[in-house]
Parts: sequence; structure tokens; C-alpha cells
Amino acid sequence: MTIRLFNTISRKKEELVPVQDKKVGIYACGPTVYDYFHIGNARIFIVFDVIRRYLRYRGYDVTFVQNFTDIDDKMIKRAAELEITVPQLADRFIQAYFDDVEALGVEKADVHPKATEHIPEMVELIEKLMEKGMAYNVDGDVYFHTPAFPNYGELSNQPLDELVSGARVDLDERKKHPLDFALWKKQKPGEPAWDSPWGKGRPGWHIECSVMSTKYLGDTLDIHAGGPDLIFPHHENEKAQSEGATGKPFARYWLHAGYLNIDQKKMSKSLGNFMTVREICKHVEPEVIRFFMLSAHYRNPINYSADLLQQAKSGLARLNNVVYNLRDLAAKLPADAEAPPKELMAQLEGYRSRFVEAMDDDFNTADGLAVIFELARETNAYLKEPAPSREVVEKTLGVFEEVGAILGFFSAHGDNKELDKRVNELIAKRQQARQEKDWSTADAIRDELNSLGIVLEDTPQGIRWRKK
RNA sequence: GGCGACAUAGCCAAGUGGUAAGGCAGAGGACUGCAAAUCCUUUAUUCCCCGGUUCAAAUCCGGGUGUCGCCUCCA
Repeated sequence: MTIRLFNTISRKKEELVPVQDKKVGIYACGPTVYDYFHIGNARIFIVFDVIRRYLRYRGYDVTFVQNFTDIDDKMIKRAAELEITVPQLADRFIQAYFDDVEALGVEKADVHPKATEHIPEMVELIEKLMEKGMAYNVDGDVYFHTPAFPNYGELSNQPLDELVSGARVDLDERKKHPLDFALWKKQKPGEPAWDSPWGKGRPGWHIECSVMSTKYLGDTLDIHAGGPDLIFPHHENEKAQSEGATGKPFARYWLHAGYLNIDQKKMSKSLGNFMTVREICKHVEPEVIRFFMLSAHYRNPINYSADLLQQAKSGLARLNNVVYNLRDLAAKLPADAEAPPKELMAQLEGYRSRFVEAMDDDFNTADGLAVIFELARETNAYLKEPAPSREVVEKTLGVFEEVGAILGFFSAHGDNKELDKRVNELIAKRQQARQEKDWSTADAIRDELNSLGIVLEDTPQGIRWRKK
């Protein structure tokens, strides 16, 4: 079985064939670190984290690079508002990025390059484009000349002239063509600047990604990923610059996720209708956000609402519950007297392969989760048997943990390890009352624990408790 | 004006030619001292509408309606 993925540039699913057999280089456009990121951004981080983990699971040696844009107009503006320097602003929100992303279970990239640490390479690339006649200097500002790159518009599927006739193109008389874009911006008073052959200034937005991606992954990336609003102009421009300079294809596969909407409208900073991960985490566990994101296919738009998040919470709780029970039983059960039924083992293998099949088909996490829910139901039914086999329990747990490692769920870390002393005492007291058939006292204690966020379950294997 | 996406039950959501996965919520039953958790049953003769192709369509083709997005910074 091979992995198929939807390529934005061809607008169809293609088989994954990396440049070098089992090596996959992924570059994902990262955040501009001028603010906390919102859950629309979170979707991108989560989705590409899963894709990365899945490729690794399927035996690929994955190198994942995600940049930080730490110099641009928004950075300068925000730093001025907060009356701090641009590097101070960047430090603050890079730290915030790592904090938020860790809560969401998103792994760190192998490389997290910063734009400001790659200025010399950017200057070098711009010089190369100038030598090739694809860029020109106007009084300290350097532009890429889009008509000089014949395939311009290929990624976004737009002919040059159609892009121009779009009413919103900014007309700038200094540019030779309306779609020419800045590679280097001349310094304005008070702005951070670096030296260059064209005078003091700073890089344009697109050039940083061309430089940082190819520096760490080579001239042709296997996968270039990002949010859908980056297709044009950002990725189109990156592609033009990179291919213009190297003459080689910039990326084999372009992956773009769908939007996260709120009230059916795109969530974005500029529309002001965004919610940060930090805000939402005050109300739900971050893993619920992750589950919510993965419950739909990554390319489809999803709508955010508190109610939908609640639905996700209930669904995830079901899965967490079965995994928790499996762990609990695996520790308590005696070793099997005889070998477990073969059919059960074969069935387990069936679930695993159906999950892989779903994920192989353009990372269909929604379909994959459906398989896991079916496994959960069968597992719960099996656990009702009077004497479940320890081996079956362990093997089943193994499957949950295997897919959990891909999707980022079921880490033992989340289990209730440290039992609060007071909770412990209350449970013991309730047990006492139950033995005396003093149901009103027992129920009162249960209610009290409930109000503390602790749910009790009386099971044949003893009392279990979990956080609500 | 150009390009594109989406429309499946009360809600969310898979499924791209073979007769509608899965989840949430609801109802009934089992289990329980009562619960919780769990299991069983149940909830779309039908996939926005109208035509067409086919033995067969949610799936393909044509037309329409609606919602959203990109073409400016945005994930």
C-alpha cells in the first residue's frame, strides 16, 4: 500500500514518491510571532503534526522544518504599540507558541529557523535573481519581476492577467508589473534594518521561506505545507523565487488544510473574529481541541462553536475511558492460563489495517477515528466477559497506543496518578457507608466528589475514579 | 470579472459507480442499592433541486439554487 495525498498544484490525489526513497522533507510555514495564535492556526499545526507523525509511522525518515517570521510590518507595528523591541516581541511570542503547541500535543519541528537569522542567505538569493534578470532595484527597494517567471500563477491556477484584473491589486507606479512583489524593503526611519548591496533594509515576506526551506531540506522539498490563504500570493511567490533561482521544482507536493470558520466565516486576525487556544483551554482540555480538529478531513472547512467542542469532548471521553480501563485491567489481570482465541487477535489486526488504509488515503483522520470507535465498542463488549485474557487486553491496548501515538492521544501521562489525599479518604468513607447500606451517606459523598470534578464508577474490579 | 471549495439524519461527519461508516444528542431495554461507565435495540427507502448516462449514481455528465473562500496582510 502506498500513501496518496492531495496536491494543490495538480488538484488531485497523487502517490507519495519522495525525492530520495524513504526520506521526506517537509516545510510548513510557521507563525508570525506578533501575538498568541488562534485556533485556526492551531488547526494547521495539529494537522501537519499528525501528517508528520503518520509518515514517520509508515517508515519514512521525516525532517520537519517550521519557521518563525520574526520581522515584518506586523512585528514592527506591534512592537511599537507595546513599546518593546522587535526581538523582545519575537522572544515573547515564540515562547508562547511553544507553550500553546505543547499543550496541544504538537511536537517541536526538527528545525525552527528564524527569518532574522538568515538575512545573508536571503541577500544572496536576491542577488542571484538580479543576475538572472528576474529582479530589479528601485531606489533601495528590490522587486521580483513576475513576468520573468513563465509559470507564475501555476500553483494558484490563475493566469497572470486574471490576477491583475482582480480589482484589489495594489497599484504602485514604481513597479514594472502590478504583481511584482518586494524581495527587499528599504529601511524607513526607526525600523530595524540590515546591510545589503542595495542599502539598509529588511527582507520581504516571501523570500525568507524560499531560503530557509531549501537551506535545510535541499532545492526540491518533498512536501510544502501551510494554510489555505497562503496559496496566493505567499506560496506562489516562494515558488517563483526558488524555481527562478535554481531552475528546479521547488516542491513535489503542496498541502493546504481547510479553514476553521466561526459562524460560517473564516476565523482570522484581520477580521477580529478569532479565539486563542489559551482562551479555549480555560474551558476544555487542549486534547479536546485536537480531537475536534481531527474529527473532520483536514482539507474540509470546519466550523467552530462551543457546542461542537462539547460534542468532541464527549466522543474523546469515550475513547479515553476504554484506554483507561485497558490500562487498569492490564495491571490487575493474572497471566493467561491458555493462549487467547486466534480470532480476536486477527480481528485486532483488522482494525489496525483499516486504520492504516484510512490514513494512507490522504490522511483521512475522520475515517481512521471511526475505525477506532468501532474497536472501542468491541473492546468494551469484550471487557464485560467474566475472565478477559490478559494478552488480549495488552494487545488491544497496544493498538490503541499505536494509533494514539499517531493522532496524539492516549498518553499514559494523562491518567490520574496522584490521588488527592482528601479524595482518597472520601472514597474510603463512601465504601464504608455502602457496606453498611447507608445509601444516603454514600450518595452524598459521591455528589460531593462530583462537585469537585471527580466521577466515581463502581465496577466489578473495584472503584474507579476519573476527572470530569 | 477570474479561480476554487462545500451542500449526507436533530447536530458533527466518512463514503467518488454496486445499493448510506462512525461520533454527539434523544428514546427503549440490560447491568447497578441508585448512579456512572458499558452493552443491545432504535433514529436518512435516501444523500440541496431538475434533467441525463448506466443493469446500477450520494457518487459520473449538464443545468440550477444556496453557503463560503482566494484574487490585499492573514493559517
